[in-house]
Amino acid sequence: MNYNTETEQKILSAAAEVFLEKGKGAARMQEIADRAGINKALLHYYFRSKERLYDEVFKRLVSDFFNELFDAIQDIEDIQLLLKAFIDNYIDLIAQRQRLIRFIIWEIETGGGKMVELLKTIMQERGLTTIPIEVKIQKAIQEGKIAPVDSRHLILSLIGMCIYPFIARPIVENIFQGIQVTSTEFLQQRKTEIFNLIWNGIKK
Amino acid sequence: MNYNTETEQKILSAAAEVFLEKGKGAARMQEIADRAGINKALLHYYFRSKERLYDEVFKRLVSDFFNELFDAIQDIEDIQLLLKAFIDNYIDLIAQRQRLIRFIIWEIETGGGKMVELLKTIMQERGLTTIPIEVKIQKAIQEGKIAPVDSRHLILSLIGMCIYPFIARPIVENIFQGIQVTSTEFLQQRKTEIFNLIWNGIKK
DNA sequence: GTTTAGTTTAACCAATTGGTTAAATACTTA
DNA sequence: TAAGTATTTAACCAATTGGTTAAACTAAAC
Repeated sequence: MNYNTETEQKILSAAAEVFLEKGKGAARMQEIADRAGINKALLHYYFRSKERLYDEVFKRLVSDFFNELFDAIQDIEDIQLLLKAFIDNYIDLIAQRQRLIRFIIWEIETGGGKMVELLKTIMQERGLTTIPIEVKIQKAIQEGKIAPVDSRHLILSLIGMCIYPFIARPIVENIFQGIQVTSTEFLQQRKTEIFNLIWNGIKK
Repeated sequence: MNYNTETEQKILSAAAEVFLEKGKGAARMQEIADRAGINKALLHYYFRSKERLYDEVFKRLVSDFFNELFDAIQDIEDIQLLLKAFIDNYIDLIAQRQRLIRFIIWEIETGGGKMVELLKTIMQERGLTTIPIEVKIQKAIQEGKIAPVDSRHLILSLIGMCIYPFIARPIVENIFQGIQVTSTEFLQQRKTEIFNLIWNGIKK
């Protein structure tokens, strides 16, 4: 039997495009079919419903992001290098996937259930029962390498600082004339400023 | 003539409720009418279209937020007090308006044009040609009161740290077992941790 | 070559939804 | 009270859209 994986792939890329651009609600099955160059009924033939097609796309896009991030920093033990690598990689990964952030926020806004489930799956697949960066921060504190901050708050601060310019991009670029959030120049500045602020804030 | 402002008010509150809960796209005119206890045709009679009703609601909700924030910090000159007040008020205002953040993000995701326009209007109404906190940070740097960081990046960091737990709330509460983003305890911790990190990071 | 199973298509359907309309109902004013 | 204006309603409409279906097509298996 000839299980046609080619059509399935065409559907998945077209769906990823459309879902990323429009979000689940505003995405149209007809548009996905058109971009994939196939009949709309095939979407249902391969994926049954819009919801399931969306789930599949969501899983692939988000897993890819987190796996890249985990891969990039998992072996770093030194706290200063770890924080630097986290910031650099987080910003680069987001910069390459601007629409993914919106996409994830859309999903979170519906309650976040799918996102939470997916994160648990990803962690399971990697054999993790704790959050590595949290543990490493706590270890650095115990060893007296950094000031005794709350590790969870530090992580929230890190991510918030990295992600905010992308979330608020149109506002940022308009209020702060001259800033182009995606420019190499801004990205480099952002990485440096975040790291300096954090490191000065927690070093002993 | 009796311009019926009562119906108009009922519509505006019902619309604010529904738009905040569902977002513009998923909000239904019928539901707004039902919650206002009026006939659906009245929505169009008073506001012409869904788009215009949305615009009006958006303007009121967002203006209210920013005016509260500006009012709370505009007279503070001392940089340390200003940063503290910014963090405290920003977090409190968001905590009281959880859905507003989603709402604003939804709007930004469509390009951010309305948001940018509104911010300009608000600044005009307050007679501002510059961003007060940016100017005050720059002044503090010139006077040698804090380290020479980039004022814009510092503002981005501030907002990002304040806002992120609310944006990612379902994930945060699930990954970090025990955290309740809206609890007084967490809010207080968050304010302290952000301020300490920032202040240690920029103080001389 | 015929059967069988998987694949693809055009046409169709039912539900939803923003918006309209004509008629009915209040108010105001002269 | 009568006329004129503003307000409110029920019924309706056209467009959109996720999903279905029956029939046609393709290709391997026997």
